[in-house]
Amino acid sequence: MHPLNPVHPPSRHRPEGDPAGLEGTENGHDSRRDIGDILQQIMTITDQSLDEAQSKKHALNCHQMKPALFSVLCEIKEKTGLSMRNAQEEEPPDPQLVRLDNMLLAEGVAGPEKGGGAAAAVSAATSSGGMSPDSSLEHSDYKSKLSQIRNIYHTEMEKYEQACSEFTTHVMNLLREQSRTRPVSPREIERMVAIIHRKFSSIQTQLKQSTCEAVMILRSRFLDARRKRRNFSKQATEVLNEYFYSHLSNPYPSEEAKEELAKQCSITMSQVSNWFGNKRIRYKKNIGKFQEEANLYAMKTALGATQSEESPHTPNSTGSGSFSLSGSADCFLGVPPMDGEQPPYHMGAQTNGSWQEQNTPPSAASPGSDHSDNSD
DNA sequence: CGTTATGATTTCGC
DNA sequence: GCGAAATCATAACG
Repeated sequence: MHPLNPVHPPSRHRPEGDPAGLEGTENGHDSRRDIGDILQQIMTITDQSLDEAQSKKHALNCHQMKPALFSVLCEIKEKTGLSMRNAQEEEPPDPQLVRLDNMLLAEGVAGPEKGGGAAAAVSAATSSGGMSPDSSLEHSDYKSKLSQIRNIYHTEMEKYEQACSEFTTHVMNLLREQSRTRPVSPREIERMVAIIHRKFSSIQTQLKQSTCEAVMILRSRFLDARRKRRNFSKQATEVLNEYFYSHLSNPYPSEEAKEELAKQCSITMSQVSNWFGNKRIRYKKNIGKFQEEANLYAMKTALGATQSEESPHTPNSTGSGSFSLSGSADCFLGVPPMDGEQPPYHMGAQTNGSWQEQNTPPSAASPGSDHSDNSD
């Protein structure tokens, strides 16, 4: 059974009645010779026939010195291996990767699903208010593309994750298996696993990289408002103009007013601010050019706000009453010179408010002041 | 295709 | 940070 277990069956080697004292020294010699034996057997194992080697191997495996030898061999291997490759033992958290992660998270690609909520919100906004069809369309388009990217990203990520764990367990089993026949320390297995993980995570980094790129491209295609400027919807401009001309004396909407306007026009508050900034400056720059629409909106608000206009002739249609309006508008359009402001409708005292500092419209279209006529 | 209209951005003063 | 003014860049128009 144990052909090479000389330590165990001492009964054969030693006389039964040997005194204990002798046995101690004898034992030391014995062990040394045993180890020599074992090594000899290990060295010659390759020369033997397969069957013989197999049985020897098994015997060696069961030998009581085996764990010690194993650990020594592991140690030696560790030492020689250490010099070879312990260069990148600890990797710092790659800043590049962190950046990618953050961006994906911020873009909603990596984070939890939120497509449903956003979609619901959008549809609600569309149905409730008159969201401009362009922007909503564009937005949903962007959203669907983004969720497409996210899906791909997630499935790929999952695939990698699964492959990685599969491969890891496979390698671990293999190494554990082999650790019975060759010096593979648990630490080495650990390191192997770490290497595998590193490889896989580098693949994942690539995935993240390309996902980021895709999102960036999508973003620049859809959300770069400056490059692809869209005009506001007719209705939105209507609302904004109504507010502007009905507050001509002080066209500076408060925060709340901006919010309300933004909601009504389905645009952002900063867009409202932009619009008013542009409007103010452009109106002031050339009042004449805006006279027509000023009249238009003034009339509109007048009609909309209250019917109790004391003038009996204009309250209903644009028919009869509009003659003066259209006539004057024509005048303004056709003949730019027409002295600064000529409000045919001096409705709300807005005409010459304080905000434009009554400075003369810089010569652009206001001239003609030399004409002394035009009194009424 | 040139011009105008218009939304956004930049610059600057407060 | 807000607004005026200048400027940019594109959409809309003839």
